[in-house]
Amino acid sequence: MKNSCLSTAEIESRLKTSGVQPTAQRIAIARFVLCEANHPTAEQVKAWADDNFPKMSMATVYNTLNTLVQAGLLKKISFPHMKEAVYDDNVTEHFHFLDERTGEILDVNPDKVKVSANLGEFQISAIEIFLRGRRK
Amino acid sequence: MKNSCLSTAEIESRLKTSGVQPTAQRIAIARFVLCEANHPTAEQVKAWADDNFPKMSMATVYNTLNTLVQAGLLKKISFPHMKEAVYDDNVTEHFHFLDERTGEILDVNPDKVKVSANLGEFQISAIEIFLRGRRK
DNA sequence: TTACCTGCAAACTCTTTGCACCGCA
DNA sequence: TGCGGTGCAAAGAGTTTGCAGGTAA
Repeated sequence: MKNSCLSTAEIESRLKTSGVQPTAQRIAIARFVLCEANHPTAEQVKAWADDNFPKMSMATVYNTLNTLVQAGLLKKISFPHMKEAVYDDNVTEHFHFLDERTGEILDVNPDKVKVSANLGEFQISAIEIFLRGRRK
Repeated sequence: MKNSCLSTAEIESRLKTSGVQPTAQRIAIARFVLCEANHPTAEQVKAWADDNFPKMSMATVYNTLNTLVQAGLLKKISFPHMKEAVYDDNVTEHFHFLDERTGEILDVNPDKVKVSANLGEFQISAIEIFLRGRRK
C-alpha cells in the first residue's frame, strides 16, 4: 500500500471536488487505484473488486475508470510492451521505467532525466519517455 | 514514394536473404511497406492491396507483416495516440515525432536528441522517446 | 420525481488461429 | 508429392455501448 493513502472520506471529498458523484463503486475503485495499486490494468481493478466489493461488473470498472480519467484524477496510459491500458494516479508530468526482471513499472521524476532535442522547423510540445532496464 | 525505393527484383532478393520465401503477396506487401508507405497500419496495407493486388485477405496481410517483422525487415510499433499497430521499415534505433497538425509520424535520428538519465540503482538498457508538436 | 448510475449482454475493433485448398519446389 | 503459403471464417482479447432497472438527491 502506498504511503499517501487516503481515507474513504477523503476519497469522497476528492471525487466531489472533481465534479464526480461519489457512489460506492466509484469510491471503492478510486481508493484502490489512488492508494493501493500501482499502474493497474482494468483487469486488475476487476480482480480486486471481485475480492472486495459485491458484484461489480466489468462495464462498471471501465465506466468508472473512464469517469476518473475525465475528471482528471487518473491518466490512462498504454505501454509498448503490453496491449492493455493501465491507469496512473500520477497525473503530473513524468516518465516510466520498466523493470524487465519483475515487469514492474516505476515512475521517473522528470528531474532525473535531461532531454534536449533539436528538430529544426518542428516545435516540440510534449515528450514521452519509456525506459527499460533492471536493478543493478 | 520514398527516394530509397527498390525494384521488385531487389525486394525479392532481400526477402530471400532474410530467409523469407518470396511469394507474390509478400513481395507486393514488402515493396509497399519498404518503399511507398510511411508507418502504415495493417488497415492501410489492406487498403493498398485492395487497389493493387487481386484478392488479398486481411489474414494474409497480418501474416505477411508478422513474417516480415520476424525476418527483421520491419518493426511493429504501437504509439500512445492510436490503438492500432504500425509497421516501420526503419529497423535501426530511432525515435518518433508526431506532427499534431497532420497526424504524420516522422522518424527522429537519435543524434538529434540528447538524453541523460540517472536512475540510481536501476540500469537502463533501452530508451523509447515519442515527441509531439507541430511545424513552426 | 428525475437524473444519473449500475449491471448485463451485445457489439465493436484489432489481431490471431484453424482448416481446407492450392501452387511451387 | 509434399511443404508451406493463402483465403476464409471464426475465435480471441480488450474495450465500449444500449438498455432496463435501481438508487439517491
